[in-house]
Amino acid sequence: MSSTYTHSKKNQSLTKNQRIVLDLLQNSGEPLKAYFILDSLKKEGLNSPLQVYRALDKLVELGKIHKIESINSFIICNNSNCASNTAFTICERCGKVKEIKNKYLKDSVSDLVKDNQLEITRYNLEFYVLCKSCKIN
Amino acid sequence: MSSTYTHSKKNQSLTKNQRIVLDLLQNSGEPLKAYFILDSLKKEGLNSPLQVYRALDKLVELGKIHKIESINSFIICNNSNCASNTAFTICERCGKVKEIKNKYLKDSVSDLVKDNQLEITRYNLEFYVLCKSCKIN
DNA sequence: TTACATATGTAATAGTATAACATTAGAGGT
DNA sequence: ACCTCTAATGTTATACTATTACATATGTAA
Ligand SMILES: [Zn+2]
Ligand SMILES: [Zn+2]
Ligand SMILES: [Zn+2]
Ligand SMILES: [Zn+2]
Repeated sequence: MSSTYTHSKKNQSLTKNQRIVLDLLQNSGEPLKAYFILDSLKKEGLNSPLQVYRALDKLVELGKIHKIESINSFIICNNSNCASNTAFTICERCGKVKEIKNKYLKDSVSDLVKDNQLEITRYNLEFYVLCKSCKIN
Repeated sequence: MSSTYTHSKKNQSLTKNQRIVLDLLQNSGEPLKAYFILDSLKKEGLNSPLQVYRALDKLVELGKIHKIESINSFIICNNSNCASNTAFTICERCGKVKEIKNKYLKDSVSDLVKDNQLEITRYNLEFYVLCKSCKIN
């Protein structure tokens, strides 16, 4: 086995392509771009962009990964309860992305939405920051 | 003058390309894509994508327009005080976009950010909704 | 005027995503 | 097992979005 990633035993209901894309994102933990994923998974049998995009679309739909719109990248979901809602911090200097786990923030957003009588189906929140290491330098 | 848009008298400090792009967005009021803008402004002398992207970049930087990341589109800013912060509702069915003007919402977001000790430089909020006309049908 | 920064013009290319169509694999019912 | 239907795959081509590179022009301030 020359695989560079470890096949997890979960995610059994996924198809082959969906699983290898998800595994890559899971093992990476940071946002990856579609064509990077394609290059990385050539050896696993993914040959065309469409194979990657179809897997990504499905995984987004299942809530297992998120798309970070402003950087055209995909990242594993860090939470269990996002549904299709997303909230990230993005460092403006180094590009580092973190999913916001803070339950209070998410609750606050929900309250906020209720208070403003917005009937939303989902949301995408991108907070641009200077991350700790970038703030020092 | 066969121009399809009216030249506003404001925005005098902008350059020619920046002004005609801004005028188009102003008169449209809805999100436009870069290559649509290019096609629309061929008669005004814009010949290449780069001319459009450069004008758009500058206008975003000046806070006069916003980019809506999830649809690769640009829209005139509806407020006076956005700085580089953005908040939109996007209809999931018809794609209609509205900038959120509600000051309370923006204040709430600021509070929210403070409460969570996020030191942000700016934010981009995308709320997906079903707009009124889509809800009826 | 000179110097410098900013904006333009133009061509080429890089990066992101989908259309179209033929084929295959799985799930459920008979 | 067989049929049927849906979802997923494989493949090629193409559409859409954005930037690099470099030459030229324009505006502003010393
Ligand atoms: Zn998540
Ligand atoms: Zn950073
Ligand atoms: Zn605005
Ligand atoms: Zn609608």
